[in-house]
Amino acid sequence: MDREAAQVATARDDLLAAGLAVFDRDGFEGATVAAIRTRARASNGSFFHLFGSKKELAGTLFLEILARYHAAIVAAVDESCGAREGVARLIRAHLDWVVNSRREARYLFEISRSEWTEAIRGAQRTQNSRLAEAVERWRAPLVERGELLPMTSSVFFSQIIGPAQIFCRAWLSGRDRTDPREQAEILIACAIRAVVGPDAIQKTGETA
Amino acid sequence: MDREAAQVATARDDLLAAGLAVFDRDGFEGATVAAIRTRARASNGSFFHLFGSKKELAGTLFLEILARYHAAIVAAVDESCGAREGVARLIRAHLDWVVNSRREARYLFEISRSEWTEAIRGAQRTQNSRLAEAVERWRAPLVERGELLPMTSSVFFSQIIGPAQIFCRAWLSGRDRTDPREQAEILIACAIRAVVGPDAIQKTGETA
DNA sequence: TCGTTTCTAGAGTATTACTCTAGAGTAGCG
DNA sequence: CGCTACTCTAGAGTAATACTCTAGAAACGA
Repeated sequence: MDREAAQVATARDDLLAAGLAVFDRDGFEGATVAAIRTRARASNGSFFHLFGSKKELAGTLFLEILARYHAAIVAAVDESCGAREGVARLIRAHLDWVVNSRREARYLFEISRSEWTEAIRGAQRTQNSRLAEAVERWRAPLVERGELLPMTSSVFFSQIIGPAQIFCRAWLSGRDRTDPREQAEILIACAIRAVVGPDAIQKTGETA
Repeated sequence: MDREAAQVATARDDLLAAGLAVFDRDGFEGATVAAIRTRARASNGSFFHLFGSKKELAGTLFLEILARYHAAIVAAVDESCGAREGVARLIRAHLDWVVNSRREARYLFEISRSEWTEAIRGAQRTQNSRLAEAVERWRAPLVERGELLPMTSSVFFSQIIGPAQIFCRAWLSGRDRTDPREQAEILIACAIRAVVGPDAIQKTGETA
């Protein structure tokens, strides 16, 4: 049973890995299930037995990669981080993950489409709120203490991720070749001004 | 010649409009050229004469819509705008355009893909830099005067558009149903802290 | 009226996502 | 070992669809 399950898991995982590789190379519509099958050495029957369709494989892959991304972000902050430190770490975590997991990031932010994510919308929402909760455990006390300005969780995220994402998307699409991490310092500085309270700012105000 | 050109133009435009409608309804891969043709009442031959492929139509449409979007943004600021005023107008212009031109925005930000934008990468870059130039004409003097903090044009854009775009994308994809314009005030407040210099801030500092 | 060019028409083709039927491997149970 | 039930593998077959091809209509200049 274990061995069988393991075999099933690897067949599945092989297909998922192959899917990621082929999607990255050819895009979603350019990727043929034949190419994915071949790369994973799986038969047509196996493919459609394990995944009902190309979209279903894509959706599964999406959730898996989203989980890895969230894990990377969550790992960036812990209760001991101050406001400025935490903001800096979140932004660096995002930039680092995108650059170091280029294929995965490209898949999440460029290739995946809301149309075929609809089927897994629920799971996605669950994962999103789990991420939000985790970050809130770090953020809420700081808001209490006035070190972070009060705003909703989603607005906070938009301030941290939004600007960085502009550079990440440009880089992922090939529109811009410069490493988005080069913007880390300026992005952090801006984000700190945007979300960190005056109290915390006074503590270690900008020095030239 | 004029009349002929006009007819060609309408056939072309009919197909582009039909393409936008069908792409919005079915997504890029869900959209069949048969559906687009039918809607535009054009024959198969006409379609492939006017556009070499489905992707080429998509690319043309992309550039056209990008131009409209840029026009809306450029129109938001003029030389008379102060720092805070200009930042607020840019953000509102973006949010308004996305909500009022939902289909077009969905196309630009959700449906279009870098893979088939590659063919028109050059034109896209040209348009982007034209937008950047236009906004720089407003921004540069304010940076000179210290009303806006010094940063590259692209970082400035990332601060203005990035956070708003998080909400716009969530709304466009249907992930979030709340109107992104509801976030306008808080987004503007954050952006002002991020990019407006202390001089300008003192002038009309935050009041509760 | 003729020649040239541009556009329209729609039948034909190749590709590809997906279906279907058959059978191999494995576990449980006596 | 044999029987049953089940999961997974195999690959031939099918329907859909992006695109090609050949022929002709329309516009236009001479």
